[in-house]
Amino acid sequence: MRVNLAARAANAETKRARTRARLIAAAIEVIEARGTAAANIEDFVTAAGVSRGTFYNYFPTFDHLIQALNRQTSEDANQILDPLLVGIGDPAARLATVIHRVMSAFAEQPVRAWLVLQAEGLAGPPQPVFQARFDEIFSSGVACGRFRDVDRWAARDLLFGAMRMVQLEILGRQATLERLCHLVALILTAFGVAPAEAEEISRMAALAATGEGPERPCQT
Amino acid sequence: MRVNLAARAANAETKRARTRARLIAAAIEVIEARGTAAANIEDFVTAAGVSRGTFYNYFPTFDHLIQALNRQTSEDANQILDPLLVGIGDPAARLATVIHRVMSAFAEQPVRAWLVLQAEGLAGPPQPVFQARFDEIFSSGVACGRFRDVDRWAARDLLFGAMRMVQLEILGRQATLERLCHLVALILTAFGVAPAEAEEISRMAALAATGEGPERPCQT
Amino acid sequence: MRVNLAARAANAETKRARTRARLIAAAIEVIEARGTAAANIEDFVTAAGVSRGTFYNYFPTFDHLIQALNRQTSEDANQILDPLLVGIGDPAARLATVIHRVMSAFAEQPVRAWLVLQAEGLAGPPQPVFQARFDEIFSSGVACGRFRDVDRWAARDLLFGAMRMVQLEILGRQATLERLCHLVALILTAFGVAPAEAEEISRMAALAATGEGPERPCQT
Amino acid sequence: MRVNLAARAANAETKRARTRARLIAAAIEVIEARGTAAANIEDFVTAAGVSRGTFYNYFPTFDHLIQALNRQTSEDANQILDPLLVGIGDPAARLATVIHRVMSAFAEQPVRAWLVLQAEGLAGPPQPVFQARFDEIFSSGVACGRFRDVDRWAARDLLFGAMRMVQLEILGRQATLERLCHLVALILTAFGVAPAEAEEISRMAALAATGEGPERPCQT
DNA sequence: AATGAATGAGGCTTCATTCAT
DNA sequence: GATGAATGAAGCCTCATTCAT
Repeated sequence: MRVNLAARAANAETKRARTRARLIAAAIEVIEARGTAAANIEDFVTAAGVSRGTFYNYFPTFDHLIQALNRQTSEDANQILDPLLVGIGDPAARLATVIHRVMSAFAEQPVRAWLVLQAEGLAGPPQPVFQARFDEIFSSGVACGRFRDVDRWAARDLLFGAMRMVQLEILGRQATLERLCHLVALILTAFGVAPAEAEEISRMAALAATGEGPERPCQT
Repeated sequence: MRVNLAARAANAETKRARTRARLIAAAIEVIEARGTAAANIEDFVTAAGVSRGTFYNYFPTFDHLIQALNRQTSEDANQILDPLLVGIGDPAARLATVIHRVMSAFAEQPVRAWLVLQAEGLAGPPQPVFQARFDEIFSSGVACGRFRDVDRWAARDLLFGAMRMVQLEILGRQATLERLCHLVALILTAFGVAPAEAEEISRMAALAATGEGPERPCQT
Repeated sequence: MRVNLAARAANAETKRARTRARLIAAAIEVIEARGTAAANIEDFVTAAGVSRGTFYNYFPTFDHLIQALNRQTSEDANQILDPLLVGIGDPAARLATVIHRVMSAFAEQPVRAWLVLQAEGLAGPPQPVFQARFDEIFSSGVACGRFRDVDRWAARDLLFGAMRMVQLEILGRQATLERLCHLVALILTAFGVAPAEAEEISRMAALAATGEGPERPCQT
Repeated sequence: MRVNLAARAANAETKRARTRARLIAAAIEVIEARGTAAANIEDFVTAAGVSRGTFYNYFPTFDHLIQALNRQTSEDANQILDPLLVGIGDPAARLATVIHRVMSAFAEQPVRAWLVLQAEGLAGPPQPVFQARFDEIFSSGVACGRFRDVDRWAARDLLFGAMRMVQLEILGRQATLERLCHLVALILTAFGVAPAEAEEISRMAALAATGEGPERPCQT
C-alpha cells in the first residue's frame, strides 16, 4: 500500500505534467495555424481536449500561459537546430545552413513577436536561448578567424531581423529562394566573409538545407 | 452668397482636418501616457474631447486609426531627417544617420514600435516613407561606388529587419546606443563599407542623430 | 465515481436545454408583450433571468436566435395539427384545416409573422416543417384523385405565397376569417377541387381549426 | 418685379418637388440595389446627391420617408402595367401576360415587404393601388364569364403571394420559366379557367411577356 | 435652403474568469 | 482534479438626429 501511494503520486505528477504540456502545445498549434487573433482560452482548451475549468488548474491566469509559451517556444526552436550542424565544420557554412533550414521549415516565429508584446507588461524577461546557440557558432567562427569579432547582440539583431522580414514575405508570398540566398550572403559579409565567397556558401547551404544537395551529411 | 459657399467649404475642411489631427494626437498621448493597454476608442475620444460617434466620422474602424497613426509618426520622423542630412554627402554617413535618428525616435516614443507591429498585420508596407528614402540613399551609394550593388530586396530586408528587432528590444527595454552602433556598422559592412570605417561612421552618425555631437549641422 | 461522471454529464445537458428553452421563451414573451421594437438581446436576457454572456453560450449571433425562434414556433404550431387532423380523411379537408389552423395561430401571435419575415433573409427554407406536411397531404390527395397532379414547386409557391400574404395582412391588421376562407377555397380550386365544394370544405375547416365547430375531435 | 416674385416662388416650388422626388427615388434605388440592410439616411442622401441636413428639410423623420416610399412604390408599380395590356382582349391572357412580365422584370417587391414592416408602427395604412388594377382585370373577366366571381382580396393574396415566392426563388437562383408557367396556370385555374387552357394561355403569355413571341402587340 | 460635423443612445459580440457539481 | 455553465466588464460599431454656419 505504501508503494502504491508513492506510485500513484508519481503517476499523478506525470499526468499533470502531460496535461500541462498538452495545453502549451495546443496553444502554439492554434496560434500558428490561425494567427494571434485566435489566441484565446476557448480555442486552446478545445485543441487540448480539456475543459475550460481544467485550464485554470494549470495556469492561474492567461498571462501565466503566455510566459510558459515564451519559454517553450524558445526551447523548441533551439532543439531542431542540433541535428543540422552535425558534419559541418566551417562556421560560415554552419550558420548559412541553419538560416536556410530555419527559413524553409520554421514558421513558428510570428508567435514570438506576439509573445513579446503580450509579455511586455509581465514580470519575467523573454528568454533568449537563441543567443547561446548563435554565440556558439559565432565564437567558433571568431576563434578560427572566419568571422570578425563583432558585438553578439548586434549580430543577433541583424540575423533574426532579416529572418523575420523573410517570414513576413513568406506570408505575403513574395519570398524567393534567390532573394534569400542574397540575404544570407549579406549577413555573412557583415560578419567578415568575402562577398563572393559568401554568395557561394549561401547557395551551397540552400541546397543542403532544402535537402536537394549532396553536401548534406547523413542524418537520422 | 457665392463667396460664402466656397468659404464655408474651406471652413468645413479646416475643421475636419483639425478634428482628425486632434484624434490622432490624443491617441498618441493616451498610449504614451498610459500604455498600449489603454489603446481603445473610448479613451481616445475622451482625450480628444469629442464624442464616440465623431471617431467613426474619421476612421471607419479602429485599425484605420492605427494605420493613420503609423503614417503620421513615420512622417513626423521623416520630417526631422531632412535638416539632419544637410551637409552630409557620403551615402554611408547619410544612411547611418537616418537609421540612428529613426531608432532614437523610437526609443523616445516606444508607442511607435507598438504601432509598427500593430500595422504589421494590415495591408501595405509598414513604413513606405523610409523605404523610399532608403532606396534613394542606397542607389546614390551604389552609383558612386560606396556600396556594393547587391539585391535591393535583400538589402531592404537586412535593414528593416534589423530595425524591427531594435524596435522589439525597445519594447523590452533592452536596447542600448552601444548595441545600435554596432548594428549599424554591421549593415554598412554588409553593403560594402570596410568594417573599421563602418564603425567610425556609425559612431559619428549616432552623435549627430542624438544631438550630442559637434558634427550636427545647423537646425532651426 | 464513474457513475458520477455520467450523471453529471446528463445533469449539465439538462441544464443547458432548460436555459436554452428559457431564452427562447423569454424572447417570444418580450416580443409579444412589447412589440418587435423590443427585440434585442438585452431585453431577452433580462426576461430570461440570465446574463448577457450566457446568451452567446447558446446562440452565436442574434440571427441564430431568430432561426431558433422560427423553428420553435413552427414546431409548436405543427404539434397542435396532429390531433386536429384525427378523423379527417379527405386530403382536401386536411389541407384546408392545416392552413386555417396555422393562419389562426399566426393571427393569435403576430410575432410569428414577424419571425417568418426576419428569417426570410437567412439560410434555409422558412418553414420546413409545414413544407413536409404539405407535401405529404398533397401526395395523398393526388394518389386518390382528389388533387390534380400539378407541379409540386408551383403548388408550394401558391400555398406558401398565399400564406405569406396573409401573414403580412395580419401585421397590417387587415386579415379577416372571411377573406381567409375564400383564399383557402381558391387554393383548393387550383388543385382541382370544384369551386363550390372548395368553399364548403374551407368553411368547415375554418370552424374546425378555430375551435368553434362541432367537427373538432376530442383533444387532451 | 411682381411677376418675378411669383415666378421665383413657382421655381422654388418646382425645385423643392424635384429634390423630394430625388430623395425618394434614391431610397428605392439603394434598397433595391443593396437590400434593406442598406436602408439608411447616409446612403440615401449620398445616392441623391444632397447633404444629410437637406434630408431633414424634406422629411421630419426617417419614418416620414418610409410612408412616402410606400406611396411612391405603389404608384410606380402601377404605371408600368399600362402599356402591357394594349391589344390584349382576353382577361385571362391579360392577367397572365401581366404576371409573366412583372416576374421577368420587376424585382422591386422585396422593398414592399420591408416597407410594411417599417410602416407597422406608423399611422397611415399601406396603400393598395394594385387592388384597383387587378380589380379591373378581374371585373372584366367576371363580366364576360371568363373568371369566377371570387373575393377580390383572396384573389389578390393568391396572386401576389405566388409572385413573392417566385421573387424569393429568383433571388435564390431556383426559379425556372417552366415552374413559373405552371404557377400562372394554377392561378388561372383558381380563377375559373379550365386547367388545360390555363396552361396554354400561360405559355403564350410567357412568350409575349419575355419578348420572344409574335403575339406581342406593337409597343413603343 | 443647404450643408456636414458632431452627437450619443443603442446594439452586438468577446472572452478571461468564477464556481457549483 | 475535472467539468462546463454562467458571468459581466469591456470593447467595437451604427445611425437617426441636431445645430452652427
